[in-house]
Amino acid sequence: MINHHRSVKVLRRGDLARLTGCNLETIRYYENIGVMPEPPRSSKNYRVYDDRHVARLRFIMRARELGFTLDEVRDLLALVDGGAQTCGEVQGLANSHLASIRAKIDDLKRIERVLSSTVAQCTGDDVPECPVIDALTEVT
Amino acid sequence: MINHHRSVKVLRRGDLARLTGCNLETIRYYENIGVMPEPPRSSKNYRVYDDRHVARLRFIMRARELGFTLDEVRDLLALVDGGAQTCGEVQGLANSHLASIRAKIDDLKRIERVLSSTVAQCTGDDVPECPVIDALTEVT
DNA sequence: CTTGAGCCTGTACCTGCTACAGACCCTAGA
DNA sequence: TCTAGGGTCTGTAGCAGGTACAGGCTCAAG
Repeated sequence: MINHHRSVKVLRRGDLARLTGCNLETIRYYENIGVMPEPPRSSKNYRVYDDRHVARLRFIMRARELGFTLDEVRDLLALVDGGAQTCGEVQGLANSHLASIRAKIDDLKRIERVLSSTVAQCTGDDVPECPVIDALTEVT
Repeated sequence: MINHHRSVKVLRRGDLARLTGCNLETIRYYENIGVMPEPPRSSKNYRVYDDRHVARLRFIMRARELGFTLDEVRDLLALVDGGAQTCGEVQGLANSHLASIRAKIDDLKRIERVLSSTVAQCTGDDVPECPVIDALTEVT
């Protein structure tokens, strides 16, 4: 591993936000809930970040983009931090997450079917009769 | 003795909850945020509901099941309450809701594609190398 | 020396509920 | 009649997953 001996620029919270595209306040939030580590502080109590913080935040953000909850992100990070994470363990988490994504898709598709077939019956006219309202008002 | 044999039974909050399947506290919440009207009160300050409240709550619950946000529900109710709602107006709300459902489905499908194709590369073995972790760690 | 930007903390707000505490009220059984 | 148990009332706090202030420090440029 290469240790860069050129002068390392100190990253502050705003720098980290800019480098990752993460919201400034969200970084503090992630620290509070324990997915980002507490960084060292400068003499004036400013948070001081380095490359590893950038990498970790990117990891978190990618996992969030893939729909992992912050709890799941914590699990993934715990595995990675444990150093001895196995492909099997990670695969397990990813698969169960995948299952819940598929369940959500199915839910939304069902909703989409019902709603679109109802809307399809609308005349769209200036009349008070409306199949959508009927469906919502329906006595079943 | 006076009201005892009347056919119109007075509904209290718990009755409304049972009749609709709505959570007891949610009813009060809906009142607070203004999607359920403030009902009259009994002499002992108990909320008193009738059939129209049952119908309204069912309307709200059906709209929620179809994924309408409470803001959208408020809009639908305003149209219905306005008395002069037209099929065109309702159709407009439903269509824009439909568009956001479809957008969510597309999002989730994209996520599902990425994640499932990544997981498919996992060996699932007891080894530390894992395509999922690689994807999350990847320097782009 | 001032001005503006950045950072610090704590806290409130958002959606859509759910749950609890502590006070009343009501009814049935002993 | 008393009492135990339900029900109801209010306000408030909590969940996820952030976002956005206010009020106070600190720092660099002009």
